[in-house]
Amino acid sequence: MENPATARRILAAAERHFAAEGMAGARTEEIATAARANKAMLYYYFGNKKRLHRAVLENLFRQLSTAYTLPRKELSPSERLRALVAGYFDFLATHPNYPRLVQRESMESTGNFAWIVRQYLRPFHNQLVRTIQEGIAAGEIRPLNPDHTALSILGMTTSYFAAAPILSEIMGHNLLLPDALEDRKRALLDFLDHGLKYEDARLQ
Amino acid sequence: MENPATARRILAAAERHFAAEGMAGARTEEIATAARANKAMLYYYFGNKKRLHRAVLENLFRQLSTAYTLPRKELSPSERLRALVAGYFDFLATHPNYPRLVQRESMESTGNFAWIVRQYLRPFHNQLVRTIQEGIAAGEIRPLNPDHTALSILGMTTSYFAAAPILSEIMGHNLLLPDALEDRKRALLDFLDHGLKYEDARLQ
DNA sequence: TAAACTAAACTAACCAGTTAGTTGAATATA
DNA sequence: TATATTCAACTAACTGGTTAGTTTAGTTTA
Repeated sequence: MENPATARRILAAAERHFAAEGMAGARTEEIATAARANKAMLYYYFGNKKRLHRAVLENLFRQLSTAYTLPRKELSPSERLRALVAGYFDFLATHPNYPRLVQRESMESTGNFAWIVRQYLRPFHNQLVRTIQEGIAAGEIRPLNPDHTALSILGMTTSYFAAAPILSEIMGHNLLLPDALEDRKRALLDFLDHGLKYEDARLQ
Repeated sequence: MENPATARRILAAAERHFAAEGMAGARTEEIATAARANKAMLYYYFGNKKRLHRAVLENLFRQLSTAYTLPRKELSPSERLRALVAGYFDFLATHPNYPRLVQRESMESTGNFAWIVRQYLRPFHNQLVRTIQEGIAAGEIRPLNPDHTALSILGMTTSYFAAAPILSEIMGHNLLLPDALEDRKRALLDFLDHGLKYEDARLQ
């Protein structure tokens, strides 16, 4: 693998096609053309379609785990949770193919997604859960089910981006434009804040 | 179409396969076998793969719009909203293929989902939005963005069921068992209640 | 000049869709 | 009542287009 630029172009094109049409729907020929490369180059650099697909996932999850800075320790639990959610939101906003690829995999019953679960999704989920638990222990967050709260957070964030094309049609405007994203982020964090709060402000 | 039993078996098998592997990934031969029918019967009853897929979607959305009873007028807006969400949750719980089929379609950029949006998704979304607006007008719900709240509700409910296989793996237990569903429903409605409430109970 | 690459032809497998023919039950006919 | 006819439902085998993956012969580039 001597020319990283070609490999990167192929990987980027594959990411778009796999996100838009799935592993079964994407065509190797089209990926090659979109990457301004020859189909043979796919096999030269990645072996076969399945390995290319896996490389796409690995590349994105690696980006998630690095680009993603952990909130500083000085912050309170609920501030850290807010920072985690905002950070994840920003990652989704800047990586438009990620949510669709993840949702596609999460719907498959084949076990070839297990390594992603172990290495990336479970740690991320656990981090959310732990932060919520700390918030509850500190009295900042009302005693709710941390697991389900984490799942709700993931659902509200990921599905918005994954379904953005169709949701834009329902809403009548493009939900991925900067202004719309700003709105979404605010509404999301606001809803989260209130969902976590004690009913009566005096109890805090 | 003289034997409805065969058509039903094919439709049911197609629903499972399209949900699990998508339109491109599902194999007509496998659908036929699962339906204990000959592949030619698919074409005899449904014309082609695409029309079969569409029939699956139409069948499910028809079920959604009928099985789904509107909350009674006597209830207050926030009670009606709660009933809407609970009703949708129950529909998802009893139709395990629906969320994956919808999520698959919502990720496609091809416009063959437009009729579903017009006929089913937009009315449902609008009903949520209207109920939230009435709750705000009645002073029961704090002034928040009704559109984004509706999207959050849909995201929290649908994605839980669509991703249930992989989420079960993350959580370490089956999230579709009755007890787990009970937990989820309670956590969801609880989170929703608090997210909609005024910060200070005295302001209500 | 060697490695990276292109273009194009090729293959083997796969898979949507078709076809020719069978079955069995209902109905007509003798 | 026995036999012929009809027709919808169904089957097994086939067809032809598509697609993942390979190969080959030649071209560019560092």
